[in-house]
Amino acid sequence: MPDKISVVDVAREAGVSLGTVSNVLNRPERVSAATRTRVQEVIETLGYVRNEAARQLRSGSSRTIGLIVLDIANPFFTDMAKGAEEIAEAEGLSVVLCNSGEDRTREAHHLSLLREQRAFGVLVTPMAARTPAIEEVRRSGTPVVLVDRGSGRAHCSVSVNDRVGGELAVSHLLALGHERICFVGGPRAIRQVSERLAGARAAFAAAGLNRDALQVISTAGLNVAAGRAAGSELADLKAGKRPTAVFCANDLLGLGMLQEMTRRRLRVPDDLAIIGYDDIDFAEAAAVPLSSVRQPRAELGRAATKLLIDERNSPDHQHRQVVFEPELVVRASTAGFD
Amino acid sequence: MPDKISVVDVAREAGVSLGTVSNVLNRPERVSAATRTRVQEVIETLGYVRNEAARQLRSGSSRTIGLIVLDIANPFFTDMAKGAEEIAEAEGLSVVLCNSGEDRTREAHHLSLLREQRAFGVLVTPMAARTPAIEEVRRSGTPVVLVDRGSGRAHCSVSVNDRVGGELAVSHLLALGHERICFVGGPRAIRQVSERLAGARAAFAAAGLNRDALQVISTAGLNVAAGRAAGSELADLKAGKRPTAVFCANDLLGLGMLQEMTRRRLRVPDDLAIIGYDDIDFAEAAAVPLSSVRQPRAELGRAATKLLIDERNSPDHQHRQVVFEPELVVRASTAGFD
DNA sequence: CCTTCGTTGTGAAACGATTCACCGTATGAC
DNA sequence: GTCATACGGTGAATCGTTTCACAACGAAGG
Repeated sequence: MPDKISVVDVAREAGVSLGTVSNVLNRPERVSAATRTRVQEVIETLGYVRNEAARQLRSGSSRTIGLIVLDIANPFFTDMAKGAEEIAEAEGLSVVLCNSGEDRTREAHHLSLLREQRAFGVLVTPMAARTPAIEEVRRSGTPVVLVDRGSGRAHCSVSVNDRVGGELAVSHLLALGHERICFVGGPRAIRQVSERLAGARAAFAAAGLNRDALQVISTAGLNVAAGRAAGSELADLKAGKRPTAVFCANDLLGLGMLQEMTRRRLRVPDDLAIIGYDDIDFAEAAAVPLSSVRQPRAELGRAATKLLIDERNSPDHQHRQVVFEPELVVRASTAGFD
Repeated sequence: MPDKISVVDVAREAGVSLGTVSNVLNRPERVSAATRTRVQEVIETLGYVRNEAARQLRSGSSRTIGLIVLDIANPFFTDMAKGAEEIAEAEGLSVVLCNSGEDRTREAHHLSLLREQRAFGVLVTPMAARTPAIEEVRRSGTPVVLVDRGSGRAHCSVSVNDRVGGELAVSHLLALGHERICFVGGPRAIRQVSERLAGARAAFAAAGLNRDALQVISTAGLNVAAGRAAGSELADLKAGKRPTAVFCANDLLGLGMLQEMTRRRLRVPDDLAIIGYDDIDFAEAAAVPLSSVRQPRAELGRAATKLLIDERNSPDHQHRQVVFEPELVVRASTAGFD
C-alpha cells in the first residue's frame, strides 16, 4: 500500500517548497535547471504520481471528453470514436466511451455522471431530438456537440447529408437500368432513415419517374436480423414482381439482406442488386462485397471534437453545424461480377 | 455560467449545516424525513450537482474501472466490454473503455492516466506477457485483472482454454470426414494462436493421424485482409491438392477466407469447409454462416469485473485464474447446405 | 550607495465534499 | 428527579493540488 506520496513529500525530500514542485510539474521553465532535475529525481525515486482528483478540484476543470454512442458494438461508432480520440489525444485530453445502448435511461445516467465529473465536454449521438438531460448539461456550462444528428442552432453539431446520400444510392441503381427499386429501413422516426428515404424519392423524381413508384419495406430496427427478415419478404415474391434492386438504410440491413438472398439461392447482384449505407469495414468484407454510401466516420469524430475544443477555448464561440457530403462506393453487390 | 453551487450553498439555503447535506446525499436514513425532503428540494431548485473530484479527493478512491483493449473496433472486445459494464453498473461503478490499438506506447499512456485518476481498478488485455507499466500500477495499490491472457499467479486473470478450442474445431472437421485440413493464423507469438494450433494438432494425434499432417498457413495478422490472402493461396492449389477444410484462428480470418472463396467461385462448404474462432455476431451473419468456436465474450468481461471487485473489497483476497471452456458452434460453412 | 528589476523560490489560501467527534433534546426506565 | 440512550444535527479538519502575492537575492542602472 504505497501511493501515499504527495507533492509535500517530494518537496521535503528535495529540500524545496511544495510550490516549487508544482512549478516543476506545470511550468518547468520557471525553475532553475539545477532544482528542476533534483526535484525530478526525487519524483522518480519516490514514485510520485499526481493525483488527478486534486488537480481537477483546484483547477476546476477535467481533461476528459465523454462520448455517448447508441451502440458500442456498431463499427460505425467505434470508428467515429477513433477519430475523436485522435484529436483529443493531440490536445492532451482523453475520451471515455459511454454506451447508451439505445436506452433513454442509460443515456441520462451517463450524462449525469459526466456532469458530476465536470467533464471537459460531451459528444453525444442522442436518442431524441430534444433531450432534457442534454439541456441541463449545457446549462451547467459543459459544452455539448451533437453527433450524427444535425439540429437547430442551439448546439454545435456534425452530421452527414443523408438526403444526398439517398439520392446517390438510388441514382446509381437507376443508372444501372434498375426500375423496380425498394427502400428497406426503419423505424421511420429516426431522422437518418427518413432523410435517406427522402433522398431516394428525390432521385426518382429527378429521373422523371413517379416518386411513389419507389417501394418501401419498413423494418423495426437497423440490424442484421431485420435485414434478413426483409430479404425473406422479397424472396417470396415472384421474380417478375420482385424488385431488381434494394437500397438498405444501413450496412447491417444490407448484410442481412445479402445473407438471406444467398440462403434462398438468389444471386447478388444478378437477381437482386443491393446497396447499403455507412460503408463499415464488414461491407467490403462481405461474401459479395457490398456497395454502400460512405460516411466519413473518423472525420465525423474528429470534426466533433474540434468543435468541442473550440467551444471550450475561444471566448467568442459561435455554434456551427458542420455537414459532410457522403460518397458513393460501388462494389460487386451492384456492379455485376468482378 | 452557473454551476458554482456547492454543498455550502445548499446548506445555507436549506437552513442546515453542510454536514447534514452530505448526510442527505450519502446516508439519507440518518436524517429526519422533514429535513431530508427540504434539503432535496433545495438541491433540486438550485440545480446542485455533486463534484466528483472533491468526493474522490476526500474519500480517496474513484468509482471508475479502466478497461484497456487491443482493438476497440473488434466486436469481440466490445462484447466483452458490455459484460464488464453490466457488473460494474450494478455495483455503482462505471467502465471507461481505453483503446491501446495494439500499440505499446498507447497502452502505457492509458495505464499512467488511470494511475493518476486513482482508478478503482484496471482490466487489461496486455500486449506482452510482462509489462512493466502494469507492475507499477499494481505496486501503487490498484488491482489489475488480466483478460484473455492467463498468466502466472501474480495477478487475477480470466481466459478461455484455447487448446481445447482448437481440439473442438479440428475434431469437428475430422468427424465430418475431412482429412486434408489446414490451420490458418498468426503471428505465432500471440499465445492464443499457438495454443489453438496446439489443440488442433492434439486432435490429429487423438484421431491416430500424424500430428504433422496438419497443414499450416501463417498470417501476419488476425484480420479480414489476412484471411483473404490466405484464401487466395489455397484457391490457387489444384482441387486434388487443396485442403478440404480450414480452421482459422479467428472469425475475421474466417470471413476473409470465405469472401475469397466466393470470389473465386469455390463453394463453401462443398469445396472448402471453414471454421473460425470467437463466434462474433458477424460470423452468423455471413453470407454462408460461419461455424466457429464460441468464447463467452460477455461472460469474460463479467468474470473479470467480479474478480476486480473482489480483489478490492475482500481483505483476504487470493489471486485466481479463471479459465472458461469454449464451445463448438456448427453452421453452414461446415455443415453442408441448410 | 541606493533603486529598480528580474529571477527563483516560498507558503498560505483556496477548491468542495466527507468524516468524525461532539452537542442538544426528547424519551423512557428506574 | 436523575441518568442512560437514541436520534438529529453540527462544523472543524482533512484530502492533494494549484495559484498568487510576496520575499530573497543578485545584477544592473543611475
